[in-house]
Amino acid sequence: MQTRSEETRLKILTAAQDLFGKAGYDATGVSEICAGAGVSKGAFYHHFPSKQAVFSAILDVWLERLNNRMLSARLAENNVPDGLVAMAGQTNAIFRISKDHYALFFEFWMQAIRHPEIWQAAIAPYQHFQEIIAGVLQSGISEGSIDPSINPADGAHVLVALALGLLLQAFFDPHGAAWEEITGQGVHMLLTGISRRPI
Amino acid sequence: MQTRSEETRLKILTAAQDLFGKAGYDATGVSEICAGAGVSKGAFYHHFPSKQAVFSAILDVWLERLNNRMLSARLAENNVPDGLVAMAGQTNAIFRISKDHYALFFEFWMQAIRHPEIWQAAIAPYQHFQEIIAGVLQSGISEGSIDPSINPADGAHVLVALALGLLLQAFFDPHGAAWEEITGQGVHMLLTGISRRPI
Amino acid sequence: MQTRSEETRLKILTAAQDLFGKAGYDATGVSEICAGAGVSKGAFYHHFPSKQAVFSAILDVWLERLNNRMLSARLAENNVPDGLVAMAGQTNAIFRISKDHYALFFEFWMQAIRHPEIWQAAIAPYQHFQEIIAGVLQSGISEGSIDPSINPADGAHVLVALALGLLLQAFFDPHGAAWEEITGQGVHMLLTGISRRPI
Amino acid sequence: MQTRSEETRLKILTAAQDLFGKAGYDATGVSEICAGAGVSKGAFYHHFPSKQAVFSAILDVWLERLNNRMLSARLAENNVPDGLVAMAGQTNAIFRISKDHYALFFEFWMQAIRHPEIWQAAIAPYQHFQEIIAGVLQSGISEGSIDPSINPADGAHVLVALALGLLLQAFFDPHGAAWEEITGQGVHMLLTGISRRPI
DNA sequence: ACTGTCGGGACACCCCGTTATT
DNA sequence: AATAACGGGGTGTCCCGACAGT
Repeated sequence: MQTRSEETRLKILTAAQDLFGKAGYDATGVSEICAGAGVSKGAFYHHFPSKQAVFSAILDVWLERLNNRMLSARLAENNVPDGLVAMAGQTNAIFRISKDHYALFFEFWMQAIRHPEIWQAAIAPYQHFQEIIAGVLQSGISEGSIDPSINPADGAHVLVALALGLLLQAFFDPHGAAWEEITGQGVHMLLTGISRRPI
Repeated sequence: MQTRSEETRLKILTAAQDLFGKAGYDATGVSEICAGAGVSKGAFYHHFPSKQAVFSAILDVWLERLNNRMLSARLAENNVPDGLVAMAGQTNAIFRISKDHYALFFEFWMQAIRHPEIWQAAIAPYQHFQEIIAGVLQSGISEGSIDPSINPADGAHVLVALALGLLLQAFFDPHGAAWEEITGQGVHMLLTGISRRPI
Repeated sequence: MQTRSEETRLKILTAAQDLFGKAGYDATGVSEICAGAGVSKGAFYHHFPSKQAVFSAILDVWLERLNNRMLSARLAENNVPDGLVAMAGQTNAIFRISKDHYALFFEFWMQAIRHPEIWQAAIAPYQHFQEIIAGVLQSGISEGSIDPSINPADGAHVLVALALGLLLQAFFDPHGAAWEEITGQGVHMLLTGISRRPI
Repeated sequence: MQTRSEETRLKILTAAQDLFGKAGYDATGVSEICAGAGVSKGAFYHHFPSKQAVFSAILDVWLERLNNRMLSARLAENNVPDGLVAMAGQTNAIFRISKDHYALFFEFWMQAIRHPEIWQAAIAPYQHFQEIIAGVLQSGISEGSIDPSINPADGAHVLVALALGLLLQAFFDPHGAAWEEITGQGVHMLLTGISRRPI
């Protein structure tokens, strides 16, 4: 039967995800993963050639899930400003995921910085995401709801920065502010501007 | 005048900063630091009780430097919107620091997440910074240059998010965009809004 | 007719022989043998109870082949000194076998030293060989072509030592000398003596 | 004081030599060496960068000792045939060394075969030895005690082969014959020849 | 007969921190 | 103030062998 193998693989992946998130990649030992997954080291190294490979596998499902989310997000728009507000709400959903997964997200970042092959895998969906947002802005310009002097690519970077920065702060200091609300406020500010004076 | 002792301490600190940035805290061994600094392990443990203590020492000088920058930034303002634009320029300065220091910055984050005592040390200047920005916005409201419906604290969070998010992206993908310019654009967007439609 | 089973067994044996020779017994993993033979680990352990058993199996065919060679060598003699020269030529033939097989030969030695049951299996044909040579020398004494003051058993040991020593040197330093020629010279020296002075 | 360090180093070397000889290089674990030497793994890796380095260190003292023996052996000659007989007696001395050291000798061989850098270190004194013997034979030719038709280099190879082969047999089957006596006989045979018939 | 999966136990290497020594 | 030697305990990796499932 093929299912037992897949089951074990999954148990390893799950345990590793937990532990990487909780303690970090370096601080998590293979034996801990094995203990957490309830498998032997032999089984571990049958399914994965190295600890790093487990990490990459986790990353892969993450990135794919992220990609799927983006594709569905794109469809939610009819009027662009409203669409952006809705997407901000999406971002909020991420807040509610457990803290452990957050830390894993950082772990990805760190690894990507240091390991070019991880970086390559991670940069693609990121750029994809940028393009989607830029497309949304372009639609907004076309439909007349977005200021045509805005460069869509730049705008996308700024929007991503906003989301990323809020995520970071929320992660670092979860109880320091009402992050979900602020996210909404942030999008609103960006749409309408905060200045009362022509610049 | 500084004795040889202080000199050794500094060599250790410098070497550690380099290596932590290059390879990460966990991946950097004490012996590597010693080799990099040209001192023996005995000397190392004479000056610092543990590897973690070296890290904290590095963090301290970083945080202090950050604080100083904030204090000086506060003075740059006379008209608030212009002040914000100027501060955005400040952010750009950080781009130009070497990549290695960037990674160190992440290392701080990771450690702060996992070690409460580090978190305590790191959160204080961060909150301080938030308050400064909030104060700036408040001034803007008072002088009539900022929309009075804006909550200064929320606005500060959004501005910090913008800066943080751009820093992150610039770090992760340095050649992916003209980050310095985008920073300026971002502040401009936030000030004037990107929507062409009343919301 | 041989079933597929025998075929698999042979593939394993062949691959193992190669790898043991190339990298040594200890350094060769069962999985490498499996990979080299193109069979699964299950198949391996279906045919052999352990890695050691594979080694023994290889040893067995070697020893048997060795024995056969001896039997045929015995017949080549009519005049004893000429027969010895001819046997030296036989030794030369071994030179031409690939280096990998050489190393395997050493591997046998090592194992024999450490594992009594291997030693038992290896010592028998060796002693058999000694006896054959001793018999040849005895014939030589009988026919008057060999000095009757020679103890045939001792002479056999010396002749074997000569062959073994040359083999060893040839293996260790293949290009250090013209080994094939030296072998012939060696037998000649032993037959006629190298001293020009009565001793 | 420098002595403690050297003492530890020596204890490691001694223990390793024993164990390598007894069980083989691959089968001997670093922890066993440490246990045998009564030192910790930390100490071990302070003195040697790897298990292989320990092996090489042992090899080095062996080779040097071997070289010294050769130099002294060269002086023992006044009449060459007698000198060769005396050197054969020298060889006998090696028989009396413990079996463990023997096995180590093989270990050297095996490693030399597989690791070029070891081979390089081992081949030099071997060639040196060959040259010494060849020199002795040349002297014999000059003084008229050795057959001038003998090529000294070839003769040296044959003599070394004789010694090597006897050593090997003695090692492999210590009680199979009176090896010390046979060694003497062997040299005698080589000097006077075993054939009773002109060839 | 043959496969994939798994178990448990080494392995060499290296780590952080201490202690004797100067 | 600084060093070299040292202590254990851990690391990722891999290996030999077993066994359930074709």
